[in-house]
This record gives sequence, C-alpha cells and structure tokens, in this order.
Amino acid sequence: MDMEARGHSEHPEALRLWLRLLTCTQLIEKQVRAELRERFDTTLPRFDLMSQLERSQDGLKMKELSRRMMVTGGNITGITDQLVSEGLVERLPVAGDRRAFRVRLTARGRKSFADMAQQHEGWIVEAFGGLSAHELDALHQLLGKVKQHHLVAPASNLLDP
Amino acid sequence: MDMEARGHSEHPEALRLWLRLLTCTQLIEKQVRAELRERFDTTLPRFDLMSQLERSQDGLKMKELSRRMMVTGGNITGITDQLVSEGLVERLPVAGDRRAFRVRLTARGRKSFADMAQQHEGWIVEAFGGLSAHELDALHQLLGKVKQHHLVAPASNLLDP
DNA sequence: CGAATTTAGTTTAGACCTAAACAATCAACA
DNA sequence: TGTTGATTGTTTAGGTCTAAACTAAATTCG
Repeated sequence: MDMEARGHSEHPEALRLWLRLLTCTQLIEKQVRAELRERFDTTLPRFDLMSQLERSQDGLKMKELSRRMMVTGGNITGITDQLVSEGLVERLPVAGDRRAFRVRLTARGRKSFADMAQQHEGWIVEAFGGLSAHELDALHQLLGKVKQHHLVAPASNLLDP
Repeated sequence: MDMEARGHSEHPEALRLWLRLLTCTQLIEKQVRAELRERFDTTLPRFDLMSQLERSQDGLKMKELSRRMMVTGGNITGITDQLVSEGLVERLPVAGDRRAFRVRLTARGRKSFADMAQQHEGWIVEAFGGLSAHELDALHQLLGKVKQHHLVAPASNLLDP
C-alpha cells in the first residue's frame, strides 16, 4: 500500500498511470537530492542551474535559465546569488542590454560540476537499471508523446472552456 | 530548447530519459496545481491528503499518511491542521494508543473531495490524451519496472558502497 | 517493576517555490 | 522626440518541503 493506492474512478487507467509516474519521479528525485546533499553539500536546483550553464560557453541570461528550468524568475535570482557568493558562477554584462546578465560557470564551477555530474550519471543509470536498452527507449518514446501532447494541447483549453 | 537539453555523457540514454520523465511530471503537476488553486482555492498536498482518506472509512493515522504520501511527518501536521480548521477532516482518538490520531474526512470533506476528484480525473485523462489505451498500458508497465527496481535495489547500495 | 529504547506526533530553522508588485531598461510608434 | 507598453531582473509575502530536535506515550527486557 503506497501512494498509488489513491485512485478510484470510472476511468481509472489514466489516474493509476499518473500516480505511478509521480511515484517513480519522486523516488528517483528524493534519492538524487539526498546524494547531492550528503556527498556534495548542495541541492538539486543548484545542480540543475549549473547543468544548464555547463554547455553554454557565453553563459545564459537569467530569463533563459528561468524558462529552461521551468521555475519563476525570483528563484533564479536566489540560486544565482548563492552560487555567485561561492564563486561557482558569475554574472556578466550583456552587450546592448543593461537590464540583463549572462550567468556563466567559473573555472571552479566547471570543475565542481564535472565531479558531481559524473556521479549523478551513475545514480540515474542505476535508477533505470531494471530496464533493458529497448525498454529504456520505449519509455523515452512514450513520454515523448505525453510531452508533445501537452505542448500541443495546452492548459488553456481547461482554464477557459 | 528546454530542460531536456541538459544532459551530456558517455551513457546519455538514461540521463535523457530521466530529464524527460521529470519534464512530463512537472508539466502535468504544474497544471494540476494551477487548476486546484484557480477552481477550488486549494493545493495539491491538501488534495492528496484528502484523497488518501477518501477510501478509509475509519481514517488513517498521521504516520500512515506520512508514509503513503512520501513526505515527512511535520508536513502532515501542518496540512491536517489547515483541513481541520476548515472542517474538512477531523482528528479522532485511536483506541489503545493515546499518542496517535485517526484523521478522517468529515461529511463536508467527502463532498468537497468528490467535487474536486471528478474534475481532477478529467485533467489527468486529458494529460494522457495523446496516448492510445495500449500505449497507456505499456507506459504503466514500464514505470512499474522502474518502481520495482527502485524498491528492490534501494539507495543504501549507493549511500554506503 | 523500572530503565532504556522505540514510536507518534509536533515544532523549528532553513531551502525552495510561487504569484504579484516593483524598478529599470528597451522598443515601438505617432 | 517623447510617450506608451513590453521585457528583465529583483523583492516580498506566503505556502510547502526537509532534517533534526523535542515531547509524550508505548514497548522491551533485565
């Protein structure tokens, strides 16, 4: 008996799937958070932000970080402040727009992230260790359909019927 | 370009899958939270707690709610306090254990939940509307394997190698 | 019995998140 | 050019979550 025992309805398949999706995500996410805290004394949002920056040589604007991480802007301000104070990222000016910053990993930030990312990958590989390569791909494709459907049929349909 | 643009590694399949899983969950979860707030002026944790209680005639102990909802006990205290103050749930004594409470929906809570659950089901059905019945089942089964593997091979392997 | 341990629930400190209001800057256009 | 509206980032108030310390009650066991 766990969270998935919740659903009940006339069309229970979708509800059961949703609860299971939520359970799987939370199981993995809780473990990743715990590992990041215990091994690196950091948090998932901080890791995610550094991860977004890792492949952008010139950094990313706060707004772009907000969009990619799917969180509000106020959040990016706070997390960036922390990372700047620890010397892991830096705010740089954007040529031609005095409102905006480019946030970029410092050399120390790049090294720190590389250490974390290596272990992080191991945790994730292990989390999906129960699946064959073929199943892994099938899951990726099915979730791709879910994502696609969400982007094509947005919430506005429901918010304003 | 979105959150899924993050991964990069020698074994990228698992990372890409993880980021997609996270994206799908967050897309749906954010929508459900927004709908609950706008239509019913409530939150997902409150809905989840009431949902857990809905099929337990005699209520559930705080501890059991904590376990099922996969959150810490302090949370249950706070959410239950709110729902009690609004007359949606009640704390009842547990015969033979003066430390514990049974938390149970009131009549008003049952009615309130029924209204929400009906619409909630619609949002979820719509969220997975891009999948055929067969695909829905396949996704459920694949996630079942992920969940099962997590429960069988717990984090302790990684925490204490 | 009585001390030590465990368990149920609460409280506290701190991180993260949101929505909404805000300041500064940019852009469009009459 | 000057005004209006949009965009970028920050701040604020409030809700949720965690971990850890705490209280009270139950249980174990010498």
